[in-house]
Amino acid sequence: MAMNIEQIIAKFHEEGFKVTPQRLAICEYVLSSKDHPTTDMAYAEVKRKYPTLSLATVYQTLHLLADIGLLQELEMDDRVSRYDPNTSPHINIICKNCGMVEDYDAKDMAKLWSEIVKGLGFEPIGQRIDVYRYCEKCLKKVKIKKTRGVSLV
Amino acid sequence: MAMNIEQIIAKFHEEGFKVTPQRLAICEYVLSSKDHPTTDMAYAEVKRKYPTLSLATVYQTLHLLADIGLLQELEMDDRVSRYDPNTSPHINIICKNCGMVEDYDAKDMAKLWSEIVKGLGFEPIGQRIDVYRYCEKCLKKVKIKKTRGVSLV
DNA sequence: ATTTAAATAATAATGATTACAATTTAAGAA
DNA sequence: TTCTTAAATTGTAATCATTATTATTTAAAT
Ligand SMILES: [Mn+2]
Ligand SMILES: [Mn+2]
Ligand SMILES: [Zn+2]
Ligand SMILES: [Zn+2]
Repeated sequence: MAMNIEQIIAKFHEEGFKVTPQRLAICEYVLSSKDHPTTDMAYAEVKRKYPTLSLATVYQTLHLLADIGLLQELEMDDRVSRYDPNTSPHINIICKNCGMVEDYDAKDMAKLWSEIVKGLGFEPIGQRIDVYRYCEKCLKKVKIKKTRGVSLV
Repeated sequence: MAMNIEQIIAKFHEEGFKVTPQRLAICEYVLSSKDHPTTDMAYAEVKRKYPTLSLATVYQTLHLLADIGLLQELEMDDRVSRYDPNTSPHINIICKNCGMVEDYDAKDMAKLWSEIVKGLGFEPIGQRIDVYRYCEKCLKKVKIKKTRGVSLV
C-alpha cells in the first residue's frame, strides 16, 4: 500500500474527517488491494473483521477516499464501479469479457503522458487510461459473444 | 460523420442485421454527434422524427453499434453512459462537475499511443483515454463541492 | 464527564438499464 | 407480388447498484 496507517490517519485529520475503525479497516483493505475491488468485495472482506459493518458505510467511505484523492472510481461495463488505489497515470488493462482489471506501468509512462498532456492548455485534475482486451482465461473459454470492439487507429 | 448512410447500411448487411428506419435515424444522429450523447439525448432527438420510437430500441441500437465497433460506450460518474462515435485513440476531456465531454486529438496521438501500447505484449481491442478537469463554465460557478481529484504523477 | 456534530447502520427510495411478451416488419422465397 | 418467418420494435415490468433517509451511536473537543 502506498500509505501506511499513520499516514491515513493524518490525512483524515488534515481533511477534517473523523477517524473511525470502519474507515481504517476499509482503507487497509482497499488501499492495499491490487485487484481494483468493487464495493461488494470491500464489504464482504471488511465485514469479516467488523460484522456490524453496513454496506452504506462502505459506499460512503469509498466516495470519501475518492474525494480526498486516495482512490479513483472506475465505472465499468457492468455498471458496478471498481476502485483503484493507484491514482497516478497508469494503464488499466481490462478484460471486456470478465471485467478483470490489472495495472500496467510502462517504464516511461510519466514522460509519455506528460508529452500527451502538454498540448491541452490546462492542468488536468486526473486521468483514466484503459486498454481493453480478452484475458487469457476468457480466450480459453472461446465463447466471446459480444465484441464491443473499437478502432485501434 | 465518419460514415455516410450507404456505408452504414452496408455495415448492417455485412454484419447480418436488418436495416430499419429506427436504426438509420439513430445512427444518423449519434454517429455525427460531437457531444458524446446519452441514451436519453438520442431518444429525445430521434423521437422528433419518429414519434413512435421506443426508448428500448435506442438502448438496443446503441449497444448494437458498440458491438460492431461503430461506437464506444463511456460509463460516467453519474452512471449515465455516453456514446462516442470516435473509436480511435483520442483524449476525452471530461468536466468532473457537469460531465461535459469533448474530444481532443493531439496531433501525434497515434504515434504516442502506439509507443505506450508497444510494451503490452498483446494487441488491444480498444482503449479509453480520459483527462479530467473543471470546464470554464463550471469554474465560473465556483461552487465545486466534490473534488474526486487524483494524482497527476 | 459532557456535549455535539459527524458517522454508522438499517432500510427505503431511486432510476438507468435490462428483461419480457405481444405486435410489427425486413427481407428472402415462392 | 404475396407469403413466410426470424428478427426488430414497442410498451411495460423487473432488476439492482446506488443514493437517500433517519434513528442510533460515537469521535473528539470542551
Ligand atoms: Mn489501476
Ligand atoms: Mn471522444
Ligand atoms: Zn476475462
Ligand atoms: Zn463543467
